Amino acid sequence: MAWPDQHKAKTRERIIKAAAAAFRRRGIGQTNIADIMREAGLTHGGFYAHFESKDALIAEALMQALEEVEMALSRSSKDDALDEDRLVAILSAYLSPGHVAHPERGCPLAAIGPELMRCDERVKRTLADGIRRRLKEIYDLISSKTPAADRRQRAVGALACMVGGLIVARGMSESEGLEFLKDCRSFLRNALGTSARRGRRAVNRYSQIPKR
Amino acid sequence: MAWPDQHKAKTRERIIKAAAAAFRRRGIGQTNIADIMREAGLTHGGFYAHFESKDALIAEALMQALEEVEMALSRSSKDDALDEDRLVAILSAYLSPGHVAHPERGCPLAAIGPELMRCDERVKRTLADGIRRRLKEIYDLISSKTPAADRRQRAVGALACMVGGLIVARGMSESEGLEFLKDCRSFLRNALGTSARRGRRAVNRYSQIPKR
DNA sequence: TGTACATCAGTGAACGCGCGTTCACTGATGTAC
DNA sequence: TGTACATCAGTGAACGCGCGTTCACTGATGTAC
Repeated sequence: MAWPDQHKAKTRERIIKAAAAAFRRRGIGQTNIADIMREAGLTHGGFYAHFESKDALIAEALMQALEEVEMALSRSSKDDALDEDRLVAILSAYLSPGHVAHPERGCPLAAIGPELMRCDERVKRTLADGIRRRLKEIYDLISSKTPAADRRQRAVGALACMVGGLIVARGMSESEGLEFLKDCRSFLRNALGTSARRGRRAVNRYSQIPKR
Repeated sequence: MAWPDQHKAKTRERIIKAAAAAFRRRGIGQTNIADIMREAGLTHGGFYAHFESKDALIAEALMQALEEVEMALSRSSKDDALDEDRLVAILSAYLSPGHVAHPERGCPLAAIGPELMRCDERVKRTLADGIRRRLKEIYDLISSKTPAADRRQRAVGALACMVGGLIVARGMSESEGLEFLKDCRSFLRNALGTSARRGRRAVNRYSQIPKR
């Protein structure tokens, strides 16, 4: 083998990461192969040595984006011991100004969800799997003393509110969006029955999601 | 004038309606002028006698879509006398299986929201205006006895939950999506403090949103 | 009432650009000797 | 240790299709007389 071990695999990874950011920033349809390759430090011709097609890349990029967000969210809650605090930390990081301002490193469902749903089966399956994982993570952070049906409803409501809150906030002017976001966090903390004190503490962790 | 009165205006309206449906069904980027014109019963060449560009059409189509949804939602709640019942009727119609299955006649924010946010200023302003109107409508249906800050938070939470709930449900398999939707409605009714009885009544009005 | 005419909504061919995809080639690297 | 070689990741020109946009033309309609 004439090239350093793992060289090609690393390049491939770089392309996927560039695509994951580009798709979320500009949308899938508006992002072309040449852009992605340039952002990965390559020229467009080399693309097909790594991927079968643009569609194949979309599925990989989605997986990458989902992982990035999962990691960022768990990082933002890692310092809390209590499940309730971890949940508040997660929803505060998700519904943060930094997340509104940086779709390119944020939740793919909020940044390109509708577009993903019109992609091929593989992409849709990846998306559905990602949603299921996220729902379970939230569910697990809700007190197991809560009756199962209620617990499930809260997890569902929290996820819906997070995704919708982020999208709506992005659809408004900046100042209105930030206010919307704040009210959305308050609403959710209230609806989930978490204490205001804990909520206020976690709210100050905005910067967690956009961290590179 | 050699043509029937209002003839051109009616044709223009037909193009806008076709576009509003096509954009929501297939996405803006995936919908081309020829498709829209064919669906309006015309040939593609005539497009520029009505609109300056595709971008100009997007803003008009968005306005149309927003109006359609506003009308459908107010239709679904028109038989209720109490504000609380009207609110539940609206959220039940929005979070209905029919709405999940028919993005082409549903909420543009859920169907093409992220794409709209990457359009020009005119589109973004139209979107922001639409959101503001919807938020006010919900706000007005929440009891004026509720403290203003709380009332506002509930309206914000309801809107976020509606938009996010619909999007997430569309991102899952059909059966999972319907279950998610149901839990989302329950969560919201609960969080808004509406009675279960009223909720259950309104839930049976699924078919209101997709009605033509 | 009938005919010629002016108007203009709509037609369809053509243009040109952007982008996904292909492919012959380059040149950097590890290996054999 | 040094040199020739084989490998293959990456390059960049080219292809072809789709789509937004333009434009000369058509033909349906209301009006003038």
